[in-house]
Amino acid sequence: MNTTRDKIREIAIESGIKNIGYIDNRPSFGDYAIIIKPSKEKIENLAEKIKSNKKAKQIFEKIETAPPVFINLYLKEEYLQNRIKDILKEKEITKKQKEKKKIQIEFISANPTGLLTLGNGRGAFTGDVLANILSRSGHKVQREFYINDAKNSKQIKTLGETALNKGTTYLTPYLKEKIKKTKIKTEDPGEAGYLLSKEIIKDIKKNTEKEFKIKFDNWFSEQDNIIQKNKHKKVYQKLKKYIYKKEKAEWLKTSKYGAEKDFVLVRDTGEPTYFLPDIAYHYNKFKERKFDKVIDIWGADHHGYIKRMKAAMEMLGIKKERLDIIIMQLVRLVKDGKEIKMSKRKGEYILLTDLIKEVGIDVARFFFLMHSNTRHMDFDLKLAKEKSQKNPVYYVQYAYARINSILKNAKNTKNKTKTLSKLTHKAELDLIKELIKLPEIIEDTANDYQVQRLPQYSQSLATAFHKFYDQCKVLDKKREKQDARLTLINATQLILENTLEIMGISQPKKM
RNA sequence: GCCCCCAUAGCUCAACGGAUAGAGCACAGGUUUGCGGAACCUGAGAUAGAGGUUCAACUCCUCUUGGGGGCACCA
Repeated sequence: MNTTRDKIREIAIESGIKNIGYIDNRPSFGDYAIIIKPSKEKIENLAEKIKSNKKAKQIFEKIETAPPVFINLYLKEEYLQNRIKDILKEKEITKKQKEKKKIQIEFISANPTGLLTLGNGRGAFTGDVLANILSRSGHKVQREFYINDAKNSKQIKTLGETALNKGTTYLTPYLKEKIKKTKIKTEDPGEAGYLLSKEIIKDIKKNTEKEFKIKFDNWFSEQDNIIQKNKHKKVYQKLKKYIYKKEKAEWLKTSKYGAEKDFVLVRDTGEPTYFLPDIAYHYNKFKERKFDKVIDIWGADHHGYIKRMKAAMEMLGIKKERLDIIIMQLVRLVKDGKEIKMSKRKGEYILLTDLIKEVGIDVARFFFLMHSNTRHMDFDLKLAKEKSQKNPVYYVQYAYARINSILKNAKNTKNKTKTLSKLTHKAELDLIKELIKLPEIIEDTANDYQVQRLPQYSQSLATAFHKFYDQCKVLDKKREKQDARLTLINATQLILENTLEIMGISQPKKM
């Protein structure tokens, strides 16, 4: 769907304005504003240029200037009314970008040593929604879960030792049960851990799809796809000219490509560190699976790892800009105002599935999405439960249910776009102004990955509808007005549905 | 010690260097014999501190204070 912002940019360019800064879709004055980069030319002159543009005359009611940089634009009623038609032509609202890319987004990728915890929730829902946004931007998107199940890794060995009763480091009630049910015939901890992790992954997969409503396209096993196939050894060869020996270990000269220091690739025991297979994994994404862009979502505890990985990519001839790493700040668990250190070892953590049992998937999703990823989150389950009763997600869903209820009462709900000129009430026009923003929201979010924009938008959309509902009766005696309003709420329902779908939140017809 | 993130209303969160810093909850008051009151309206209330850059700073820079994370031959 074309955006109003695109049209304004087009008009501005046609009018010969060269210093367009950006186009604001939520300005303090007017409906849209062009922000001009400061130049010698007077802003009034620029506004005059726009005013004399033919297309501008069709779209803008009023054009005002606010020096030094603002040109404020007011949309015509007729333009807004006609935009309803554009909306109703679509089923799925998209905002296709010019360049279509093959993108992989890898998220959660939790260790296969236990079920997903509260902390995994942030990255999980952000990743899922981001994938939705990117596919609606016209890209080919793959969701991937990376399974760190290498037999020679410490965590898998430890898991194996636990299973073989040689240690109890990871023993949780869930694990106890799992070990009982899994038949392990080997005495090798690595092998045992690997087998057990396969079983655990099955549970994670089930939870992820059924409870968290996230469907991965690919579950990628490190052991099966990297280690087994010696991909790490192959990538080692490719990196050879950047590797040197020091104190019996082998180091990668990452400091040459922007990292703060060099890192060990192969231990003095001859065993590779985690770093090597991880480089091989990323090499595989770009060079073997041919993704144009790869997005990784990591927890804040991995932030020191970013420069290292990007440095390694540069060494392999992969431009670091092709790898975007989103850092989710950690979630802290709080109880009675005090922090509880989440530790799988001590069993002090909350499972994501427990949270969802308490508050429901819609609230959980909305809650995690609302927060910007750069901020720390304190999580209090008790408070979350209380809050869930008053969660804004219900406010948004209520708008959807309300529309549904009106449509049920109406005798004929077919769209009659010829009557749209009857929509002149302020509340009606304000609602349309919100409706036309969804493709802009999609576009912005595809560019900066700030998914909290969506819950934000869904609320203002619902507010615009509730206000309209309060001020304008849809089922009216005046035939044409009723038809116009029914058409409007059909469009509103469509936009609400799309917004909720992108967030992965259900659209109840009744509440 | 070095590096990264954060500090906005009583609470939980927004704000692409842009205009009068927005919501929700909580609080005070109001709206209903109209399609679902899980709604609508009104009010009170905030940028941690000090400098600087800019026509313009919550946003960028420096310092201070306070929180979180990292700095492994763990993953």
